[in-house]
Amino acid sequence: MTMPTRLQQEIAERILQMMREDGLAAGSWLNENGTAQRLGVSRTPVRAALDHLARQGVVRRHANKGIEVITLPSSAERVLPPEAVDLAMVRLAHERENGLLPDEVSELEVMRRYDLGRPEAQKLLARLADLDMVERKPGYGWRFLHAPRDQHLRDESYRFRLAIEPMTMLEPGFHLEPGWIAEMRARHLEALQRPWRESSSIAFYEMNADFHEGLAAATGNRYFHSAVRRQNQLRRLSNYDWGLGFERVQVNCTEHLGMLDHLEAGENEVASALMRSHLLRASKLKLGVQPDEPAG
Amino acid sequence: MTMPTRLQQEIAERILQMMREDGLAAGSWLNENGTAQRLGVSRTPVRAALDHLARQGVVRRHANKGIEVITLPSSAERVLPPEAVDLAMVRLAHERENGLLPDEVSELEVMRRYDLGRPEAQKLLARLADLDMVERKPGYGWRFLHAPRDQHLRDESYRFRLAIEPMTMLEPGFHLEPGWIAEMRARHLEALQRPWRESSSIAFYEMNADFHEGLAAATGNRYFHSAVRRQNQLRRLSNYDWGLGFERVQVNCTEHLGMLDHLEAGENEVASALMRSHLLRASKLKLGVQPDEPAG
DNA sequence: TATTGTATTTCATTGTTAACTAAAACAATC
DNA sequence: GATTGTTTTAGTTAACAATGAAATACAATA
Repeated sequence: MTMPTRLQQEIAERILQMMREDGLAAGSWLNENGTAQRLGVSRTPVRAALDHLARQGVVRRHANKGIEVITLPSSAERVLPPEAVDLAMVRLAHERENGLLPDEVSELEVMRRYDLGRPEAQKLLARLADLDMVERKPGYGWRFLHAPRDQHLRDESYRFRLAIEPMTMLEPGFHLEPGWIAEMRARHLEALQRPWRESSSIAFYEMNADFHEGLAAATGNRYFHSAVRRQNQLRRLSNYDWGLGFERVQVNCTEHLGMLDHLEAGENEVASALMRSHLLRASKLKLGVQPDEPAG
Repeated sequence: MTMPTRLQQEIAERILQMMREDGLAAGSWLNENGTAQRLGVSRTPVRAALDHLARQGVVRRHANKGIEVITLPSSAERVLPPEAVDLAMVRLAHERENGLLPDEVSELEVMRRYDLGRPEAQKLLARLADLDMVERKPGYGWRFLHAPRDQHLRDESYRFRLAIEPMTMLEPGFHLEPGWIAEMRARHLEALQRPWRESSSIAFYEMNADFHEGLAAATGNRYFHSAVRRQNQLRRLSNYDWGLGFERVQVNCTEHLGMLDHLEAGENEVASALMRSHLLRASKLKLGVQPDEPAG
């Protein structure tokens, strides 16, 4: 009667998404085998997901005949509950920023503090290590690799991005889907029009991250892509809950839109130069009361 | 009576190294507290390491007085036995290259095939995932992200390095230790003089890797450093056991030595240009019978 | 007082088991 | 024959206990 596993939830979401993409109206039919194959997974979790959707009245099961679509729920954008590890990671980063964590922590301390099981705590620490935030001490424990609000670190990050990101759009295989450009433009325009609230900062950050990551993905070069993704993850940890003024949002969006225009026109060199100055400008912003800012 | 743990072995090594650096002659004295503090570790593993060294006759313990150095063993370069995970990782990569592994594997299969415990297999897979070699499948199992001998992948790697590595020496804080330059030069000269054998290829690869990683480390920018280190790890997996001709070694060493000269003279722009052409040339080398080559 | 010796505590790892999920094979039904 | 229903097998995860190592505190001794 429950919907326990993450995979099953994900698959339920993807089934809905699939129905929308295929334009399946009420009365259409699905089958377990096909969807399982299409989602690259076995029938078992698909069955569970369909059972769940049936319970919600989205579909109806017909014995030995198939699955009938009853209603197509509007894209409610039901967000999957974030995993405990993700939450703990953000909390940890936040506490660290605010000086609430010592320079060295043990696995057990992480378990206690964030109420995690051992495997989860290990996952968390491994991910932090991957982001170069912590390292294993020789004996027991982990050490943070930089001071809580490290201006220097921020500079390093920008220097690195400055080396990489302007190069993405000059890569041989660089190709942006027109649909991606359109969607990005729409999101940026909406961000410009929407009245600014502090609460928008997460959405704003994610839009930024998607922009930069999307460009990296468009190279078709996995190393560019994963380097940029890594930077995004890193910044996500420290920038999530910090506010910024509307002016910054405005400048940021305008610059992004400019890049999109030039990329659409095939003027990649221009876009590359814009990216360079975009990052340079963002890197030079002085830190105010806010310890950092997510622009870029 | 045994020397069980890795940490203790490492510490024994580092104590010897420390004694050499400090120029401790026979008859000098050590103390547990100091060395423990200096190595950033508690007294416990230091005691065990010293016990071991005492058993070997390197030092002698004097009750409540300290540790006397008896002989200073010449830098025998005792190599620590590589961890099971490392070995398995190389073996796995090798088998994969030779088409002996399917496109998808389960954790359990890795455990069986390489005779690993579960935690070790998990470590291995996590590391491969970190290198973008595999990814988790939606349900169970892992999927390799590229074909065994992927020319395209190699190109991507070079493109990425081409974006990063020539930038390292132009970074603001770039600083090479003179000692590092000297040591690197010596290693390269020796590689040029030593008669080439196939068995030298591992040492040659490691020299290359150290060269590139050392330059990245000299930026003081951890993102440059870890990006280059990641590339090295990746290439180590596929390039370890492949032979190459002496000509390539020669060209490679010569180019490296050229960069060292210019860096020593403070002509970083020249060195940067050399690095660019160095990577470009290496990337253009056609693959012969050997599936790849470690030059660069 | 500086040092090692010893004991205690905290911590991490490993191995084991149990619970449960996904995959795969097979059976049943329309 | 296509599809779901059911069973079996394989795989993964989480929880737990046991072992042993590292950190810490304390005692003993020169």
